[in-house]
Amino acid sequence: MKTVKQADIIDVANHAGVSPATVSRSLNHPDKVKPDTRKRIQKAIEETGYIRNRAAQAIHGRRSGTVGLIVPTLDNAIFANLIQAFSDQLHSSGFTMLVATHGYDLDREYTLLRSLLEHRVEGVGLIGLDHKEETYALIERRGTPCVSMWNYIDDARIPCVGVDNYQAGRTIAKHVLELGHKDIALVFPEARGNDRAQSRLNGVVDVLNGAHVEIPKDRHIKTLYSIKHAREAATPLFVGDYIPTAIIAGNDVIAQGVIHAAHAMNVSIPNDVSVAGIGDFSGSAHMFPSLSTVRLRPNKVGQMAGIILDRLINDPESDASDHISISSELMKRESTQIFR
Amino acid sequence: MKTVKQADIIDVANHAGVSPATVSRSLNHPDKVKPDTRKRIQKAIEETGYIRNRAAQAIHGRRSGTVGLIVPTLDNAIFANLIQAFSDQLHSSGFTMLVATHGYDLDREYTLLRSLLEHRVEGVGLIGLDHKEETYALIERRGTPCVSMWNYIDDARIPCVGVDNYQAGRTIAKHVLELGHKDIALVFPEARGNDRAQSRLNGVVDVLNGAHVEIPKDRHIKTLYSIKHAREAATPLFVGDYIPTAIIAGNDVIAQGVIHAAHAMNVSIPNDVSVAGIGDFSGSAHMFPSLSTVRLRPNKVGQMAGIILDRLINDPESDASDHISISSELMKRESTQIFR
DNA sequence: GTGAAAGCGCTAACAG
DNA sequence: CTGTTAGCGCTTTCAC
Repeated sequence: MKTVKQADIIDVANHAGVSPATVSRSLNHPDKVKPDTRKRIQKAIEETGYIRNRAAQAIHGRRSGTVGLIVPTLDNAIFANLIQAFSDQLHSSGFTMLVATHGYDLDREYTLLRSLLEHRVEGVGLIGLDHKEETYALIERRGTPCVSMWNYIDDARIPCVGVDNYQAGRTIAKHVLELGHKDIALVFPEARGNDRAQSRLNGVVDVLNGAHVEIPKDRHIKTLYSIKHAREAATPLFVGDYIPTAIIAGNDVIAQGVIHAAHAMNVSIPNDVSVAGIGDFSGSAHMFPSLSTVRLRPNKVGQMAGIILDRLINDPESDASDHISISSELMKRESTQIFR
Repeated sequence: MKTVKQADIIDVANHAGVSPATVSRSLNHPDKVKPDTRKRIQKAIEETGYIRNRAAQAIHGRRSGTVGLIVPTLDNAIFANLIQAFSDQLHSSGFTMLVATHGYDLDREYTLLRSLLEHRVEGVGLIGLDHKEETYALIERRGTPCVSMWNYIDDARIPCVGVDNYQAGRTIAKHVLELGHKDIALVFPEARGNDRAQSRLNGVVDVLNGAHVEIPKDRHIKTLYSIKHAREAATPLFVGDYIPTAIIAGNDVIAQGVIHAAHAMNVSIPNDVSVAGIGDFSGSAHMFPSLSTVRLRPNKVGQMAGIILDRLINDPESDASDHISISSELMKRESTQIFR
């Protein structure tokens, strides 16, 4: 695999005329080595092109300096922001991040967790709270510091920092209701196996039902997570006379699809139909019309999760039962208006 | 860090009543162990909750099972697709991916490379070909398998698989020219320190100049990579009578900003002005109007890069001078039309 | 302040 | 087929 024999700590030691132990010390406890010696060692390191071997360090029960992150997919604006913030936060604490994706396959998630543990990650970040029993059991058995991101649930089994999706659902539903709409349609992703979508949907439905607004089956559209699918799925809503006055989408991408469908069918947003999303994705504020939605602040979630995981790792005594909810906020914009 | 003492290979061996070596064999060369013994060992592994220690394996010169990926940022739809495909491909070859982000800071990139090498990644994926001399030197000195993604250049110093951004620029410029436009404006990101943007711009300008179309300074707008900024930056183009008949944007996100700006200024796309992007991002086909652009196929790039890196790692003899250009393709859609 | 020596968890010969 | 032995590259006592 490597073409050249790589320098090891002994090469460096010989080069500097000291013992390997001194080189090791110079690297790990610089203050315990005479400045002069240290300088000589530093020079030898540069000349030999030596790079420390973390594996050899890790074997001494020392820290691996890695944390694992398991996400459904990278290819998704939802998580990009979150992951970036999580990564930044952990990097500033000196960790390198091992990332694995499972493509929404929870069996695979378990396998990946094992694989990450083989690499002796010092902590793990997960998305959501929907995991296999084996996954939870493995984490608990090993006592691996762990934090779940994105979804917030009161009685979550592991520390979680997330958005309160249920609350977000309630918020946007209330907003639509307050504008006077009663003929409301829902365009949501399949909720099974996706606790975020399920929570949002529950929030929306609870508020609507609480106001005695029922959603007929044919106005509860299911779609995939893509503008294209959402556009196609929503098109039937704009056919004929039985057109809703407002549409709540499960997220902003879907809302965008809905808006495109409306435009294509010559339905004006918001004059004919109000459209609301959830998420406030990048771009939602600058679409045309700009999208009324709920801001979820994924970067805050990622950052906070990073902080918590860092604390869990470095202070094992600390309370491992954080359940942090990052507040969300209604962003009232152009795509919704009062029902006349 | 860990609350409980974790089982090691010796615990498993005792538990199964065999020697550590047999456990190791059972894990690494299952065929060399009697099925019966193997089963007993498997049981012992489950009962003790043993998880292999990759660090201890890696120390034997064995493979670490990791590859590193250094990207400017995760928080960007451009790379999400690419990374996902790269990750998938490598995963299918049994690698776990270490990801680090440098936020467009090339000094940091070098540091991250070192850190990844400390973890003894077996190969490295980089974005673009703009790197510090030290970065290149380190890779060469170590003989670390390496592949650069996204940008394609004939004489690149390391294997690269990418989009030919120059060609993409040429393609879209030709398209606009063929539609009969001469009053053309450009809205591009700052090209310095961003070789992708620079290549695209060069391609566009070369074609335009070749057809004796000059772009006045005030029609070459610079913007940041965001719908919001692009919208604001492009707005002046639609003020007054001196309005271009076509606008070429450095990428689809910027094009989207331009279209929003036009809508807001009551300029019709494509009737008043044609707008073209580069990239064919998810959503571009389903916007309204759908966006004429050049499809870059980042997933192909990521996949191919994964294949090449895998080959470089597993077959050191193989030629390490691939320079693969993933073909791009003009996507003619609604946002551009013939100049009348 | 520095070196010698033991050993971390595991694997690869080498015997048996 | 399985156990014994000798390290891998490094860190950490324990002496000097």
